[in-house]
Order: sequence, then C-alpha cells, then structure tokens
Amino acid sequence: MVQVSTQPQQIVNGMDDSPRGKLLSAAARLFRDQGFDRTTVRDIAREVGIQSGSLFHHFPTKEDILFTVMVEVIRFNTERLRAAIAGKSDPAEQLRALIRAELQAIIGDTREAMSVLVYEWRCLTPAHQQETLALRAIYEQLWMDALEALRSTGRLQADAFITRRLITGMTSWSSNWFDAHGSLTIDQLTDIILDRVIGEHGA
Amino acid sequence: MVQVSTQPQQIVNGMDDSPRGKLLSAAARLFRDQGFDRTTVRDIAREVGIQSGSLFHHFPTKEDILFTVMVEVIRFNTERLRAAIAGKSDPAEQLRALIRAELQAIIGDTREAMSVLVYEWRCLTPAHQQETLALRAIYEQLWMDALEALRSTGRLQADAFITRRLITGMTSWSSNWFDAHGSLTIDQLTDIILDRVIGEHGA
DNA sequence: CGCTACCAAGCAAGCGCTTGGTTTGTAAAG
DNA sequence: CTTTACAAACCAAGCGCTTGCTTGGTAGCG
Repeated sequence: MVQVSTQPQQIVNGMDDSPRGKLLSAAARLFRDQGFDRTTVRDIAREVGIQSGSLFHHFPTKEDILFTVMVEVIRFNTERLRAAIAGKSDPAEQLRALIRAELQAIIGDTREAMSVLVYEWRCLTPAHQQETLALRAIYEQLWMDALEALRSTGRLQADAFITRRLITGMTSWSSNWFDAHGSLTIDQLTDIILDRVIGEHGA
Repeated sequence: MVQVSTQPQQIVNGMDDSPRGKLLSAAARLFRDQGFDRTTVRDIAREVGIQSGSLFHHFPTKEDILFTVMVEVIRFNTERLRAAIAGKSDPAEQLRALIRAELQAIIGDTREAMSVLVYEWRCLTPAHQQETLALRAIYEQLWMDALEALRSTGRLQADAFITRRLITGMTSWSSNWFDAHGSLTIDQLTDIILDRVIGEHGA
C-alpha cells in the first residue's frame, strides 16, 4: 500500500498536465479515434486550444508527436510489467501478473496510447520504427523469461514463442470488445486467458 | 486433391484479371502495405498502369474501392466458412474447420484484403461501416452456432462469446508473425489454437 | 455507330510546416 | 514596489505542395 488511490493525472511519464503533456494526451486520443493520417495538426491544436502552428514549438514534426506517444507508453508499460512480477518467484503467478498488467495497459489507463501503438506503427519513419522495436524487445524479453521459466517447471508444454504470440493476440484484441462498464472484470478475463495457456480445462 | 495448384487468379469474386479485378487486387495490397490514407489514387493507378483520373471510370470514389475490397473478402470468406463446416456434424470437428478456414483467410490466399479489413475499418463512411457490419454479423453467426453446439455437448465450458473473441484475437494476430515459408504449418497452428479452446492441456 | 476504357490537364481544398512578431510568467536588479 | 530582462508559449498569416476528383476529348473494337 505504498501509493494510495489519489494518483495524480500523471499516468504516463511526460503525459502530465503541462502544455506538452496535455498535447500528448489529446494527440493519443485523436490518433486512436481517427488514425494518425486522418488527424490533422489543426485537430490536435483545436483540442488543446492553441493555433496549429504553435504545435511546432513543442515538437519538430507531427510524426514526432506520434513517436513520443509510443515511446512513453512502451517505457511506462515495461516498468509496469517489471513491477508486476517483482517479488513473485512462482512462474505461474508471474504469468498471471504479466497478463493482468498487459490487459491493464490495453483496456485500462493507457488504452488510447496502446491502441495507437498497434494500429499506427507503420506511420513512423523507418528510423523511429527501429527505435520502437528496440524498446519493444525489452518488453517482450520479460514475457519470454517468465514463459521459459514456466516451461522448465513442466507446467507449459507448448512452445514459448507461439504461446506468447497467442497471448498477444488475445490481449490486444480485447481492446476491440472489452467493456469497462460491463460485468466482466479485468481480473476475470486474466484468469480466463491464463486458463487458455496453462489450465486443465476439464474440471 | 480436388483442385490442383493451377488455380486461376480469381481467388475472390470480382477480383479476376479484368481491369476492375486487377485494380481491386492492387488496391488491396497497397492498402495493406501503406494503409488506406497513405495510398494515393496515383499509387493505385501506377500499379495498374493507367492514369489516376481513369480510376474514377471504375469507382466513384477512392473510399468505394476500399469498401468493395472489404465486401468481396467478407462474402468470399463467409462462403469459405460455410463450405468448411458443410457435412460435418461433430461440433468439435466443425470448430477445427472454422479455425482452419479463418487462418487460411488471414494468413493464406486473402491475407492482404483481410488485413485491410481489420486495420482500415474506420476509413469507411459510417454508411459503409453499417453495411460491412451486417455482412460480418452473418460471418460471426456461423461461429456462434458452432460454439453453442459445442457447449451443449459439454466439451466447452467457457462462455461462447468470450471464446469467440479470444479465438478472433489469436487468429487475427497471426497475420503479424506467421511465416508462410517457416516450419509451422497452418494445420499445426489450427490444432494449437483448437487446443487452447477445448484441449485437455495435461497429457 | 456506340460503348467501354482510357488520356491529358488541371482545379479546389486541405495538408504539414514556416515565419515574424506578441503575450505571459518569472525573477533578479534598482 | 517597480523596472528590466529573458525565455517559454503562443498568435496570425500564409507558403508550397499533395490530395481526391473533374472535365473534355480520343483510341479501339464489335
């Protein structure tokens, strides 16, 4: 119980309530709703309440806004993964924590930015794609370590790479249907997905 | 071995080797590679070998090209689903056939158009979104019938809706990693996914 | 003759981004 | 308390370019 519920707006590093932070949040939401290409710099500016030209006081290009959103959200959620498995030694419990953390990222607090990460990746310049890929590799390594550990205990028979990819599919697609106001909770969905991976379905 | 490798170009209805058909195929590939918005009518025209203005002799708008691609591919793959389960009475065998058919659509012959269907959906006008949705509902009903049948046999405990969504996630994400030239075959992946749904993971 | 398919040229609108100048917040100097 | 200094944040205007699409006319074929 280190930090209580009165968490400030600062969900993701750099997305605080400074002009730049509000700009990033607004851009992330617009990019998710309309796509990067359909979102004009005038849209973003209007949302923040400034002139379109003033955006370029904060970012050199529109693409740099997208890139920044992606980098911030990957960094933040990589830390979330790390925190989720910290102190857990049982690989099965680690896996549950990872699934829950990823669902939290995809359908919880960072859902706008995560959606952008999946759908607008090709809008980045090749150089920025490379940088993003490197950050993603760190994120994925946390998954692979846990899955390989689980395999070594014999509780996971399937290939770790394929397993990770099936989990990615199940979690990332959840952004298209999960209803935060519905009856299914994130914890319940976590257990359902976990069961698809290591569950004994009978009984 | 009913049909040999010399399958004609006509994979999807309307995507034959007529001018219009080649146009649709080229557009589908460009839309997948670059996204709908980043693909200009000049790109499509160059690919087919005509002037950009000549496109509008075949389609009233660029968005109509996208819409047509989507409608054709949904119709084609709905028929594929129907053919896959035709004559199969065992719900488990039906499910396997559905998974295999959907994988064939996503990472096989219609992969370009299917990818477009997932990623460029919001580029449709609201009216066209509605029409697409109606076609999708038919497709999804085939899945739901099979899953409910499986549930009534007791071989599926989980909720049918959630199960379908998890399957959708696993199959659709496969377009991002499955390598047609790799060692994993579509049939193998089918069994792996089927196992995540109704498998007894132990043993 | 008529129809399909196409070309050559270009228009109006919207795009990302630039430019030169103005406001606003902050803090030390007088 | 006022003045001066300065940088961050922003405005107003618009430039150059690309976009989807239009127009008027033509080649080829049955």
